[in-house]
Amino acid sequence: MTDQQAFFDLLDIMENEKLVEAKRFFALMRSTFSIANLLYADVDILTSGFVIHRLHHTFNVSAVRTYIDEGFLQIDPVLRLIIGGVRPVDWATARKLHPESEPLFSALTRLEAGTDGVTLPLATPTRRLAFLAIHADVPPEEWPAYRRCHLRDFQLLANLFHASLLENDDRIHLSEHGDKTLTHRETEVLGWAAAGKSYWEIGTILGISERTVRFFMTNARRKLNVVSNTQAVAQAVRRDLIPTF
Amino acid sequence: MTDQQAFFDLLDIMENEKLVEAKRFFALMRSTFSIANLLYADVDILTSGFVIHRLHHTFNVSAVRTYIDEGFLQIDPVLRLIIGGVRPVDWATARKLHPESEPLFSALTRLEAGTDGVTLPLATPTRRLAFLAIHADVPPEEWPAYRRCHLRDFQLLANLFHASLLENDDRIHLSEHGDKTLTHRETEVLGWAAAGKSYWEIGTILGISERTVRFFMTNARRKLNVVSNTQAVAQAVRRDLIPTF
DNA sequence: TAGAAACCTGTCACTACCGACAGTTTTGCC
DNA sequence: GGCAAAACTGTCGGTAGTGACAGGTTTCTA
Repeated sequence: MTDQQAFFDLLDIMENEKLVEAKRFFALMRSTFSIANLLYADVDILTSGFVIHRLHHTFNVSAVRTYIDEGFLQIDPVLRLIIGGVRPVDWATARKLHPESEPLFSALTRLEAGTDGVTLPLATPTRRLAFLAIHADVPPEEWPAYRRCHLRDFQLLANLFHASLLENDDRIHLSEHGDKTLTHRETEVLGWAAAGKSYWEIGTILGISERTVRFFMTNARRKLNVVSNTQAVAQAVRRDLIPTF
Repeated sequence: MTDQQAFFDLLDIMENEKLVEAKRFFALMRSTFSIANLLYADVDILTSGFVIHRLHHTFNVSAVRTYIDEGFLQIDPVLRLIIGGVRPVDWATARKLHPESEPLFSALTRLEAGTDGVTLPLATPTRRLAFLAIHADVPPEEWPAYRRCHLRDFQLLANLFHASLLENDDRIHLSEHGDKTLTHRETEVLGWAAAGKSYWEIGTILGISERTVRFFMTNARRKLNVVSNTQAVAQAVRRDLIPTF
């Protein structure tokens, strides 16, 4: 079993350092645990496909390319379990549950990308999907016991790494709407519109005239580059611009 | 330090049993760790307020009532950090960061609800907010070390408990919209409205009359129990009922 | 084959929204 | 004090959304 002290050293780094680069985190993980490869992804899942926000991994580049080109993204049973679930998914379990995904696993074997591992779903404040896939570097017969022993370590460290990346994501968040940041009142008015209030009602609630509500809403529409309040609210909800309190 | 074996016994239960009731989980946690109280919540945060999906706790009922009645929900710095973050939040850290929340902490002391603890954000497939608050039952001076040692256990077990509840939530999920599932056309029309299209435009896009678009939209509003298209779209986006463009 | 559910359409009266006109007042910062 | 940004207000005319009236057609399943 892995040295306990090494875990706690890593925990201290993850808890106290402001930003832990993916490469460094991966290196630390590999030196602490018996891990062959790691893959971290933070994506938006749309009907039209995926939008990748962040992707870091230690796999062979051509292996990942093959994975995507062959369309394994669509049939990967691990991903399917991660979407709509929050439980760590053991690859072997997913393989058993979805026999139709055998082509994927035989390809993984062929690519030497391994078939023993676990993928951890990660919380996102917005509606994205994030996970850390951990590819084991222990003999297959030892993997279940190793996983049982270190799943808690993986889960906590994965969360902290994920948190570190999210917290250092401000620039992206800002550049997303440029200098078109919504003012407090604009945000407030949007929030009430999302709650089904009319201009007149919002004005009464905020103690301002109906006209002023329209003014803020017009500004918000212009900043969000949309044509209707409905579209504005849709955008605001999607981008998490609407206050929750 | 707590017995390692006890953790692994609990881990086996959480990993293998289909449904672990909150009361049982709380009892197991308290017998395994030095925990005074636990609180698990799964809520939707809307502008109009909270919608609580699940709330389980071991605190004194009157203490929780006081917490809510006094409006601490609004100023709780722990909650503020949990929303928009994914990192475990130590109560003492939150207290230091937000000095204006002292009334809350002095009230907690008064209510004997404790000020040492940690709150773990939990992943949700939809865009809800879920967390497990753990109130320590160790002397204040020992808490930091105890927390450091067992945070990984807490994080993993919390995730598994959360997963167990979510997985057994299908019937609730169905009854939530009841027979109010949106039809294909209703969803489609909502999607175009969210994209800023007018009734006339949507009708043209879908090859149906403007009146029919209104019909679908009216049905959608009724099913979602909202009063405007704007509110309907806000709800639909929040509940992931319509695809993102 | 009956019934339910989804899909589809028309008209009327009313209210809400939206863009464009043209401002004033307050707040915060250099 | 000067300047910019935010907050705030009024009016007009056109378009869009909303509820209530009252239907018909298609598709699927018991």
